[in-house]
Amino acid sequence: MKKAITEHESLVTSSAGLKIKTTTPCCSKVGIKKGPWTPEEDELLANYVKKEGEGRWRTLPKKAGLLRCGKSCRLRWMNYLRPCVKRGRIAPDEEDLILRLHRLLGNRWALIAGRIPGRTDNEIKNYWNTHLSKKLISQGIDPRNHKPLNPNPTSSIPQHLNQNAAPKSAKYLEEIGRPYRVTATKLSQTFNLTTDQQLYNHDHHPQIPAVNEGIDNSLATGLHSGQGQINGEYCIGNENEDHIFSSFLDLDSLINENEYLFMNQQQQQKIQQPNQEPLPNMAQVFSVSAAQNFNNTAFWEAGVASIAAGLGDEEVAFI
DNA sequence: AACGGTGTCAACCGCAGCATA
DNA sequence: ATATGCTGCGGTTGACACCGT
Repeated sequence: MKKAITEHESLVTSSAGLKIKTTTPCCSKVGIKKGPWTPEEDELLANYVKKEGEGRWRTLPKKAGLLRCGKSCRLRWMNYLRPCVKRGRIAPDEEDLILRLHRLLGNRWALIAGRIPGRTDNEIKNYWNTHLSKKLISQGIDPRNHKPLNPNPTSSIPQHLNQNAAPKSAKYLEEIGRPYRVTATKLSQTFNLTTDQQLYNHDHHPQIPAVNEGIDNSLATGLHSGQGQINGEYCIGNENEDHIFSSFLDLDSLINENEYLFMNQQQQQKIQQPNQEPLPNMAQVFSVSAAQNFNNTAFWEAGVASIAAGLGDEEVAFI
């Protein structure tokens, strides 16, 4: 499909007579101000948004009496002027949460920020780039994938089946002898939480019934150290590889939406099959699992992975 | 005091997804 | 089905602060 010419693009004719699409920055128009915001501008913007609400950013500057582009106004409001924006240093528990979420979600700063009250995606991204990535590197960990920077060269896994190869399925992982903790494809599809042996595998709304069925007690016990507390850790699979990872914060503080986490309406509709009951939302899933004293940390991880899958990633979070 | 290197972070840019006509 | 406009996201930039020499 031919890409449309956007608001910031224009067609110019080259010396050879060819039409060339050029990009014009939104703030390059004459009379549009760039650079740091003044207190006066902040006041104008804040007053306008408080009165009229967020949105309609394109027309906002003119109405608010600002010589800024809409994008700039939105950014200023979202990252600085919003009342809920938290100021000050990132606390150690916030840092810990950023690390854990990044391990699952990668550079999805907006998603990560959505789980850390008062922090913006820009702030988290900056903090990651200036602090955390360097910290991980100094610890010998690759900040992109949270794996050791110098993997053990004596690994028994053949080169063509190494960890960098994209895992194709649980079966694939079993084949190469690489234990795994969580698998999650689309929410509408099979939802697995497994290791060397399969804990459960259902094709229809598998999450809740699975809690009651066929879970290996010893394994569940092994998993069950976090209980939703910070700093709990568990390990699945072979001991030779990096299989220890921390559990997550208390779910009640993290999961309180009534929608599928992180999904907009359209994405939720996409995953629903016709003539099928609505999928249980993650909060319900987690509540049930927590109530039944099962390892809710694992569910949280699976949930995040599953959501990432719902957002378009395939085979995410084989950790 | 002057200078250069480094760190921090607000802001900008380009792009993609979504809604709507 | 396609075009268009708006919004939000992630990568990058650049101004400023800080520090060591």
